[in-house]
Amino acid sequence: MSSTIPFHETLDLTLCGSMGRVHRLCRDAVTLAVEPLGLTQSRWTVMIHLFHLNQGCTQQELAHSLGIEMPSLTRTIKQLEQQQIIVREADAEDKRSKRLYFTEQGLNLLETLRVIIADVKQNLYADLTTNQLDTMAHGLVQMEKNARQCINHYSGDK
Amino acid sequence: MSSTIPFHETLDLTLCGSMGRVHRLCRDAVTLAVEPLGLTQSRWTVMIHLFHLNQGCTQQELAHSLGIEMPSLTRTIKQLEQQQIIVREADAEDKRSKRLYFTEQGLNLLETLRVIIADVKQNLYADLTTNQLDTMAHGLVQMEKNARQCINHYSGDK
DNA sequence: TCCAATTACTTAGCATGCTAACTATTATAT
DNA sequence: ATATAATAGTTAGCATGCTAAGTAATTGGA
Repeated sequence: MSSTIPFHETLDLTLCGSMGRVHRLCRDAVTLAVEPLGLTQSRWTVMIHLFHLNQGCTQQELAHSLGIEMPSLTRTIKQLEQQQIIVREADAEDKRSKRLYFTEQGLNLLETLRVIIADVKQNLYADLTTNQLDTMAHGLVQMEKNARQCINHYSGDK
Repeated sequence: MSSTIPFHETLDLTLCGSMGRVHRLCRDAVTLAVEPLGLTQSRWTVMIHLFHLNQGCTQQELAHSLGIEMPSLTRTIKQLEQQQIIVREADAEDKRSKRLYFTEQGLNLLETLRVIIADVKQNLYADLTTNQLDTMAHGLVQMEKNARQCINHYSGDK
Protein backbone atom coordinates (compact mmCIF):
# COMPACT_ATOMS: atom_id res chain seq x y z
CA MET A 1 0.00 0.00 0.00
CA SER A 2 2.97 2.35 0.06
CA SER A 3 4.14 2.73 -3.48
CA THR A 4 3.82 6.44 -2.76
CA ILE A 5 5.66 8.42 -0.11
CA PRO A 6 4.85 6.84 3.24
CA PHE A 7 2.21 8.91 4.94
CA HIS A 8 3.95 9.03 8.28
CA GLU A 9 6.99 10.66 6.69
CA THR A 10 4.94 13.75 6.09
CA LEU A 11 4.27 13.95 9.78
CA ASP A 12 7.66 14.57 11.32
CA LEU A 13 6.95 14.13 15.01
CA THR A 14 3.30 14.70 14.35
CA LEU A 15 2.59 11.02 14.85
CA CYS A 16 3.25 11.76 18.47
CA GLY A 17 1.04 14.86 18.48
CA SER A 18 -1.60 12.83 16.71
CA MET A 19 -1.63 10.29 19.51
CA GLY A 20 -2.10 12.99 22.11
CA ARG A 21 -4.97 14.50 20.16
CA VAL A 22 -6.70 11.19 19.49
CA HIS A 23 -6.27 10.27 23.12
CA ARG A 24 -7.94 13.48 24.24
CA LEU A 25 -10.74 13.10 21.71
CA CYS A 26 -11.48 9.48 22.63
CA ARG A 27 -11.60 10.33 26.29
CA ASP A 28 -13.82 13.33 25.54
CA ALA A 29 -16.17 11.09 23.55
CA VAL A 30 -16.52 8.62 26.40
CA THR A 31 -16.78 11.33 29.02
CA LEU A 32 -19.60 12.98 27.08
CA ALA A 33 -21.38 9.66 26.72
CA VAL A 34 -21.18 8.90 30.43
CA GLU A 35 -21.96 12.47 31.46
CA PRO A 36 -25.22 11.44 33.18
CA LEU A 37 -23.15 9.33 35.57
CA GLY A 38 -21.23 12.35 36.84
CA LEU A 39 -17.82 10.90 36.08
CA THR A 40 -14.77 12.71 34.78
CA GLN A 41 -12.17 11.15 32.49
CA SER A 42 -9.79 10.19 35.23
CA ARG A 43 -12.57 8.77 37.37
CA TRP A 44 -14.12 6.46 34.79
CA THR A 45 -10.67 5.40 33.63
CA VAL A 46 -9.74 4.38 37.15
CA MET A 47 -13.01 2.48 37.52
CA ILE A 48 -12.40 0.48 34.34
CA HIS A 49 -8.88 -0.42 35.35
CA LEU A 50 -9.95 -1.40 38.86
CA PHE A 51 -12.52 -3.65 37.21
CA HIS A 52 -9.88 -5.33 35.06
CA LEU A 53 -7.57 -5.88 38.00
CA ASN A 54 -8.91 -7.77 40.92
CA GLN A 55 -10.79 -5.73 43.41
CA GLY A 56 -8.64 -5.52 46.49
CA CYS A 57 -5.56 -4.45 44.56
CA THR A 58 -3.30 -1.78 45.98
CA GLN A 59 -3.03 1.76 44.69
CA GLN A 60 0.45 0.91 43.52
CA GLU A 61 -0.85 -1.88 41.31
CA LEU A 62 -3.62 0.27 39.96
CA ALA A 63 -1.25 3.14 39.17
CA HIS A 64 0.97 0.71 37.30
CA SER A 65 -1.97 -0.65 35.33
CA LEU A 66 -2.98 2.89 34.42
CA GLY A 67 0.55 3.89 33.53
CA ILE A 68 0.36 6.96 35.75
CA GLU A 69 2.22 8.02 38.88
CA MET A 70 0.89 7.59 42.39
CA PRO A 71 0.14 11.24 43.11
CA SER A 72 -2.05 11.46 40.00
CA LEU A 73 -3.98 8.45 41.22
CA THR A 74 -4.27 9.61 44.82
CA ARG A 75 -6.30 12.61 43.74
CA THR A 76 -8.74 10.56 41.68
CA ILE A 77 -9.10 7.87 44.33
CA LYS A 78 -10.01 10.51 46.85
CA GLN A 79 -12.76 11.81 44.59
CA LEU A 80 -14.14 8.33 43.94
CA GLU A 81 -14.14 7.70 47.67
CA GLN A 82 -16.02 10.93 48.29
CA GLN A 83 -18.57 9.87 45.68
CA GLN A 84 -18.82 6.57 47.60
CA ILE A 85 -17.94 4.58 44.51
CA ILE A 86 -14.92 2.88 46.04
CA VAL A 87 -13.46 2.39 49.52
CA ARG A 88 -9.87 2.18 50.71
CA GLU A 89 -9.01 -0.39 53.33
CA ALA A 90 -5.66 -0.61 55.06
CA ASP A 91 -3.90 -3.91 54.41
CA ALA A 92 -3.57 -6.00 57.59
CA GLU A 93 -0.21 -7.46 56.55
CA ASP A 94 1.45 -4.28 55.41
CA LYS A 95 0.04 -1.18 57.02
CA ARG A 96 1.55 1.05 54.36
CA SER A 97 -0.68 -0.38 51.65
CA LYS A 98 -4.32 0.37 51.03
CA ARG A 99 -6.55 -2.00 49.11
CA LEU A 100 -9.33 -0.78 46.87
CA TYR A 101 -12.88 -2.10 46.60
CA PHE A 102 -16.01 -0.99 44.82
CA THR A 103 -18.99 -0.18 47.01
CA GLU A 104 -22.36 -1.75 46.19
CA GLN A 105 -23.32 1.54 44.60
CA GLY A 106 -20.00 1.62 42.76
CA LEU A 107 -20.60 -1.80 41.25
CA ASN A 108 -23.95 -0.71 39.89
CA LEU A 109 -22.43 2.38 38.37
CA LEU A 110 -19.66 0.26 36.88
CA GLU A 111 -22.18 -1.93 35.07
CA THR A 112 -23.85 1.03 33.43
CA LEU A 113 -20.47 2.50 32.60
CA ARG A 114 -19.29 -0.66 30.89
CA VAL A 115 -22.40 -0.87 28.73
CA ILE A 116 -22.00 2.70 27.55
CA ILE A 117 -18.28 2.31 26.93
CA ALA A 118 -18.75 -0.84 24.87
CA ASP A 119 -21.02 1.19 22.64
CA VAL A 120 -18.70 4.17 22.31
CA LYS A 121 -15.77 1.86 21.66
CA GLN A 122 -17.55 0.41 18.63
CA ASN A 123 -17.93 3.88 17.20
CA LEU A 124 -14.34 4.82 17.92
CA TYR A 125 -13.00 1.72 16.20
CA ALA A 126 -15.40 1.91 13.27
CA ASP A 127 -13.83 1.32 9.85
CA LEU A 128 -10.64 -0.03 11.39
CA THR A 129 -9.85 -3.65 10.64
CA THR A 130 -8.73 -6.09 13.27
CA ASN A 131 -5.32 -6.21 11.67
CA GLN A 132 -5.04 -2.46 11.71
CA LEU A 133 -5.95 -2.26 15.38
CA ASP A 134 -3.54 -5.05 16.14
CA THR A 135 -0.71 -3.32 14.32
CA MET A 136 -1.46 -0.12 16.17
CA ALA A 137 -1.51 -1.81 19.55
CA HIS A 138 1.80 -3.56 18.88
CA GLY A 139 3.32 -0.40 17.47
CA LEU A 140 2.33 1.54 20.55
CA VAL A 141 3.92 -1.05 22.80
CA GLN A 142 7.13 -0.88 20.79
CA MET A 143 7.15 2.92 20.84
CA GLU A 144 6.55 2.93 24.56
CA LYS A 145 9.56 0.69 24.99
CA ASN A 146 11.66 2.90 22.72
CA ALA A 147 10.60 6.04 24.51
CA ARG A 148 11.50 4.62 27.90
CA GLN A 149 14.94 3.63 26.62
CA CYS A 150 15.37 7.05 25.12
CA ILE A 151 14.47 8.69 28.41
CA ASN A 152 16.92 6.51 30.29
CA HIS A 153 19.58 7.33 27.75
CA TYR A 154 19.12 11.08 27.97
CA SER A 155 18.70 11.23 31.69
CA GLY A 156 22.03 9.44 31.92
CA ASP A 157 20.80 6.73 34.23
CA LYS A 158 22.64 3.50 34.85
CA MET B 1 -0.48 -12.61 11.85
CA SER B 2 -3.55 -12.96 14.03
CA SER B 3 -4.33 -16.61 14.25
CA THR B 4 -4.39 -16.01 17.99
CA ILE B 5 -6.69 -13.69 19.87
CA PRO B 6 -6.09 -10.21 18.48
CA PHE B 7 -3.90 -8.29 20.88
CA HIS B 8 -6.01 -5.18 20.92
CA GLU B 9 -9.01 -7.17 22.13
CA THR B 10 -7.24 -7.69 25.40
CA LEU B 11 -7.00 -3.96 25.81
CA ASP B 12 -10.58 -2.83 26.10
CA LEU B 13 -10.25 0.92 25.87
CA THR B 14 -6.62 0.64 26.79
CA LEU B 15 -5.58 1.37 23.23
CA CYS B 16 -6.72 4.87 24.02
CA GLY B 17 -4.85 4.96 27.33
CA SER B 18 -1.84 3.58 25.55
CA MET B 19 -1.86 6.47 23.15
CA GLY B 20 -1.93 8.96 25.96
CA ARG B 21 0.95 7.25 27.69
CA VAL B 22 3.09 6.93 24.57
CA HIS B 23 2.35 10.54 23.75
CA ARG B 24 3.56 11.66 27.17
CA LEU B 25 6.64 9.45 27.00
CA CYS B 26 7.65 10.61 23.52
CA ARG B 27 7.27 14.21 24.54
CA ASP B 28 9.26 13.55 27.70
CA ALA B 29 12.03 11.95 25.66
CA VAL B 30 12.32 14.93 23.36
CA THR B 31 12.02 17.41 26.19
CA LEU B 32 14.85 15.69 28.06
CA ALA B 33 17.00 15.68 24.94
CA VAL B 34 16.48 19.38 24.32
CA GLU B 35 16.75 20.31 27.98
CA PRO B 36 19.92 22.38 27.41
CA LEU B 37 17.84 24.65 25.17
CA GLY B 38 15.49 25.57 28.00
CA LEU B 39 12.34 24.55 26.17
CA THR B 40 9.27 22.84 27.57
CA GLN B 41 7.11 20.39 25.65
CA SER B 42 4.56 22.94 24.57
CA ARG B 43 7.24 25.41 23.54
CA TRP B 44 9.29 23.12 21.30
CA THR B 45 6.11 21.68 19.83
CA VAL B 46 4.92 25.13 18.87
CA MET B 47 8.32 25.92 17.34
CA ILE B 48 8.26 22.82 15.17
CA HIS B 49 4.76 23.52 13.94
CA LEU B 50 5.57 27.15 13.22
CA PHE B 51 8.51 25.90 11.21
CA HIS B 52 6.31 23.58 9.15
CA LEU B 53 3.75 26.31 8.49
CA ASN B 54 4.97 29.44 6.86
CA GLN B 55 6.35 31.99 9.23
CA GLY B 56 3.87 34.82 9.29
CA CYS B 57 0.91 32.56 9.94
CA THR B 58 -1.76 33.59 12.41
CA GLN B 59 -2.26 32.10 15.85
CA GLN B 60 -5.48 30.64 14.55
CA GLU B 61 -3.66 28.72 11.84
CA LEU B 62 -1.00 27.55 14.24
CA ALA B 63 -3.57 26.35 16.79
CA HIS B 64 -5.30 24.41 14.04
CA SER B 65 -2.06 22.82 12.95
CA LEU B 66 -1.33 21.81 16.53
CA GLY B 67 -4.83 20.53 17.09
CA ILE B 68 -5.21 22.57 20.26
CA GLU B 69 -7.48 25.43 21.25
CA MET B 70 -6.51 29.07 21.12
CA PRO B 71 -6.21 29.68 24.85
CA SER B 72 -3.73 26.81 25.17
CA LEU B 73 -1.64 28.39 22.45
CA THR B 74 -1.87 31.92 23.79
CA ARG B 75 -0.04 30.91 26.94
CA THR B 76 2.81 29.20 25.09
CA ILE B 77 3.16 32.02 22.56
CA LYS B 78 3.50 34.48 25.38
CA GLN B 79 6.34 32.44 26.89
CA LEU B 80 8.14 32.12 23.56
CA GLU B 81 7.80 35.85 23.08
CA GLN B 82 9.27 36.50 26.52
CA GLN B 83 12.19 34.23 25.63
CA GLN B 84 12.57 36.32 22.48
CA ILE B 85 12.24 33.28 20.27
CA ILE B 86 9.26 34.56 18.32
CA VAL B 87 7.52 37.89 17.82
CA ARG B 88 3.84 38.73 17.27
CA GLU B 89 3.01 41.40 14.73
CA ALA B 90 -0.47 42.79 14.24
CA ASP B 91 -1.78 42.17 10.74
CA ALA B 92 -2.19 45.41 8.79
CA GLU B 93 -5.27 44.13 6.94
CA ASP B 94 -7.11 42.67 9.89
CA LYS B 95 -6.18 44.23 13.18
CA ARG B 96 -7.64 41.32 15.13
CA SER B 97 -5.03 38.91 13.79
CA LYS B 98 -1.45 38.61 14.90
CA ARG B 99 1.18 37.06 12.70
CA LEU B 100 4.03 35.03 14.11
CA TYR B 101 7.71 35.19 13.18
CA PHE B 102 10.88 33.68 14.55
CA THR B 103 13.49 36.11 15.77
CA GLU B 104 17.09 35.74 14.55
CA GLN B 105 17.86 34.06 17.84
CA GLY B 106 14.76 31.89 17.48
CA LEU B 107 15.87 30.65 14.08
CA ASN B 108 19.22 29.58 15.48
CA LEU B 109 17.55 27.75 18.32
CA LEU B 110 15.19 26.10 15.84
CA GLU B 111 18.11 24.68 13.86
CA THR B 112 19.62 23.05 16.92
CA LEU B 113 16.21 21.82 17.98
CA ARG B 114 15.56 20.15 14.63
CA VAL B 115 18.88 18.33 14.68
CA ILE B 116 18.23 16.92 18.13
CA ILE B 117 14.66 15.96 17.31
CA ALA B 118 15.68 14.12 14.15
CA ASP B 119 17.94 12.03 16.32
CA VAL B 120 15.37 11.30 19.01
CA LYS B 121 12.79 10.48 16.37
CA GLN B 122 15.02 7.75 15.01
CA ASN B 123 15.19 6.17 18.44
CA LEU B 124 11.46 6.47 19.01
CA TYR B 125 10.66 4.79 15.72
CA ALA B 126 13.31 2.11 16.06
CA ASP B 127 12.20 -1.42 15.17
CA LEU B 128 9.02 -0.18 13.57
CA THR B 129 8.68 -0.84 9.88
CA THR B 130 7.54 1.78 7.42
CA ASN B 131 4.36 -0.16 6.89
CA GLN B 132 3.69 -0.31 10.57
CA LEU B 133 4.19 3.42 11.00
CA ASP B 134 2.00 4.03 8.01
CA THR B 135 -0.78 1.87 9.35
CA MET B 136 -0.58 3.64 12.69
CA ALA B 137 -0.70 7.08 11.12
CA HIS B 138 -3.71 6.15 9.00
CA GLY B 139 -5.41 4.46 11.93
CA LEU B 140 -4.96 7.53 14.07
CA VAL B 141 -6.50 9.73 11.41
CA GLN B 142 -9.48 7.40 11.17
CA MET B 143 -9.90 7.26 14.93
CA GLU B 144 -9.71 11.02 15.16
CA LYS B 145 -12.52 11.25 12.61
CA ASN B 146 -14.56 8.66 14.50
CA ALA B 147 -14.03 10.40 17.81
CA ARG B 148 -15.14 13.76 16.42
CA GLN B 149 -18.31 12.18 15.01
CA CYS B 150 -18.91 10.47 18.31
CA ILE B 151 -18.54 13.75 20.17
CA ASN B 152 -20.94 15.48 17.82
CA HIS B 153 -23.40 12.64 18.25
CA TYR B 154 -23.35 12.70 22.03
CA SER B 155 -23.34 16.45 22.38
CA GLY B 156 -26.56 16.42 20.34
CA ASP B 157 -25.44 18.97 17.78
CA LYS B 158 -27.29 19.80 14.59
C1' DT C 1 -25.75 53.67 7.75
C1' DC C 2 -25.67 51.41 11.87
C1' DC C 3 -26.71 47.53 15.13
C1' DA C 4 -26.09 42.49 15.50
C1' DA C 5 -23.37 38.55 14.69
C1' DT C 6 -18.92 36.68 13.92
C1' DT C 7 -14.02 36.37 14.46
C1' DA C 8 -9.17 36.69 16.64
C1' DC C 9 -7.31 36.90 20.60
C1' DT C 10 -7.05 37.15 25.81
C1' DT C 11 -8.03 36.10 30.71
C1' DA C 12 -9.59 33.23 34.45
C1' DG C 13 -10.01 29.09 36.29
C1' DC C 14 -10.63 23.76 36.03
C1' DA C 15 -8.80 18.70 35.05
C1' DT C 16 -5.18 15.63 35.00
C1' DG C 17 -0.62 14.50 34.13
C1' DC C 18 4.01 15.28 36.60
C1' DT C 19 8.15 15.85 40.22
C1' DA C 20 9.85 16.87 44.80
C1' DA C 21 9.54 16.36 49.36
C1' DC C 22 7.01 14.50 53.54
C1' DT C 23 5.21 10.53 56.85
C1' DA C 24 4.75 6.02 58.25
C1' DT C 25 5.90 1.42 57.80
C1' DT C 26 8.77 -2.48 56.46
C1' DA C 27 13.17 -4.62 55.11
C1' DT C 28 18.22 -4.92 55.32
C1' DA C 29 22.77 -4.93 56.79
C1' DT C 30 26.17 -4.43 60.23
C1' DA D 1 19.37 -4.89 67.82
C1' DT D 2 19.42 -1.00 65.76
C1' DA D 3 20.36 2.30 62.20
C1' DT D 4 19.89 2.86 57.34
C1' DA D 5 17.30 1.69 52.83
C1' DA D 6 13.38 1.13 50.49
C1' DT D 7 8.35 1.27 49.82
C1' DA D 8 3.22 2.96 50.00
C1' DG D 9 0.91 6.63 50.25
C1' DT D 10 0.17 11.80 50.70
C1' DT D 11 0.68 16.84 49.93
C1' DA D 12 2.11 20.88 47.39
C1' DG D 13 2.74 23.01 43.39
C1' DC D 14 3.93 23.09 38.17
C1' DA D 15 2.72 22.17 32.91
C1' DT D 16 -0.55 21.96 29.49
C1' DG D 17 -4.83 20.65 27.81
C1' DC D 18 -9.74 22.60 28.21
C1' DT D 19 -14.27 25.78 28.50
C1' DA D 20 -16.54 30.09 29.53
C1' DA D 21 -16.67 34.67 29.24
C1' DG D 22 -14.57 39.24 27.91
C1' DT D 23 -12.53 42.82 24.33
C1' DA D 24 -11.63 44.72 19.95
C1' DA D 25 -12.19 44.51 15.09
C1' DT D 26 -14.77 43.10 11.09
C1' DT D 27 -18.77 41.68 8.45
C1' DG D 28 -23.53 41.73 7.09
C1' DG D 29 -28.34 42.63 7.01
C1' DA D 30 -32.28 45.98 8.18
